[in-house]
Amino acid sequence: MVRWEPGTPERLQAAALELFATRGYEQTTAAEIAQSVGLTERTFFRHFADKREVLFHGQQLFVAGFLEGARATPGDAAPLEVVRAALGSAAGFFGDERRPHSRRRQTVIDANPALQERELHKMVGLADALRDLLRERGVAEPAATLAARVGTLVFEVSFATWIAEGEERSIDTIQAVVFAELVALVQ
Amino acid sequence: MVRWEPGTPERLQAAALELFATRGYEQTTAAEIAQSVGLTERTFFRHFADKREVLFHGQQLFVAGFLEGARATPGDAAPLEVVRAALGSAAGFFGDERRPHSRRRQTVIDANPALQERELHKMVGLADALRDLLRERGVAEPAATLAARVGTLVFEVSFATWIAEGEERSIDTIQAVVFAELVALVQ
DNA sequence: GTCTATAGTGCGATAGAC
DNA sequence: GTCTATCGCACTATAGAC
Repeated sequence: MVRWEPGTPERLQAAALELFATRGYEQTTAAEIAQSVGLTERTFFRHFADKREVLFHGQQLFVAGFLEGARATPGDAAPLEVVRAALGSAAGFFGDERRPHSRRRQTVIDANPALQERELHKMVGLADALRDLLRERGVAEPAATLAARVGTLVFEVSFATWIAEGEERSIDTIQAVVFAELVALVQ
Repeated sequence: MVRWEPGTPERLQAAALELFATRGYEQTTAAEIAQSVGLTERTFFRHFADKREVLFHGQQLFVAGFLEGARATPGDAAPLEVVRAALGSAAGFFGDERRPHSRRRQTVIDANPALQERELHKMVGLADALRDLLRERGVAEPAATLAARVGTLVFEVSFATWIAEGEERSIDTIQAVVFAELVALVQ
């Protein structure tokens, strides 16, 4: 018999999503989340800097994929090609088996402004990382920031479409459409 | 003799900016801000939904200008022309006399993640309003969302440039440059 | 205006893993 | 013995309810 179950953050996250979805984010206390997996409030805050963070644990894989895709392009690729590669790589993270979970999670986030703020901040953090990568490759400002933010914009819009009710296309397919729309728009 | 001074939110905002700038955001309590203008903590929270909001009071003028500029375009204007008009109109709000204050305020925001989150959320709220306006004019998705978000993106990048140390160009001029960079990027 | 719940922090104690 | 996850307790500030 082990004293501590492994994967504490993951268990807390699953419990939090379940409680937020049923009771609502504000109606759920950190202590309740912790109790539901046999831990104390203090332990919850040892794993997460604040209550919102519990829903964003595990996003490193997506972020890493996004940036890895960008890095995999030739050093002299045009900024928008780097962005396209990042998007393609990120799409690998959102396979169709993940769609139900993404929908459930997003429903919770969409119902609470505090969670939306955190999500936006994470997305801009990702854009900042991509911007830095572009800068290192010699892309000047404001092009580096613009390209990076356009990348996360296309992702955000595509992701929202992907989890929309009744949508069945892959996120890959949707991203291509959204990207094309953006190019058509800016003429 | 008046019972209370007028412009309570404005006085609270000025006091808050001063305290945040000197002591730091987290090291300043809502009670201290209120006290510094002779009010109680309870009064502070009567005027602002939360502590962060004190720094965003007064942005309605900017938002209204942004949307008014968009609305002033012909009903059949291309989405990007509507966006351009919104930007031009918003620029009227940021005259050069406002630059020192904007710099001071942004320094405070940049020093605190919680304030950055709120700022991003406000900007997306503005993009959502512009998106709705475009939709009413018959612009389909995802074009409406993309155009609106591109508008706030150009504004954000331009504003950051405008308040950069040593920068002296008007925000109008900077916006034109940033917009041109974006168009050049997306080819 | 007062009262209260919750978020979040700091620090020390505990106890299993190594 | 060290390391690390957890717990327990005291405490402050935010924010909402009454």
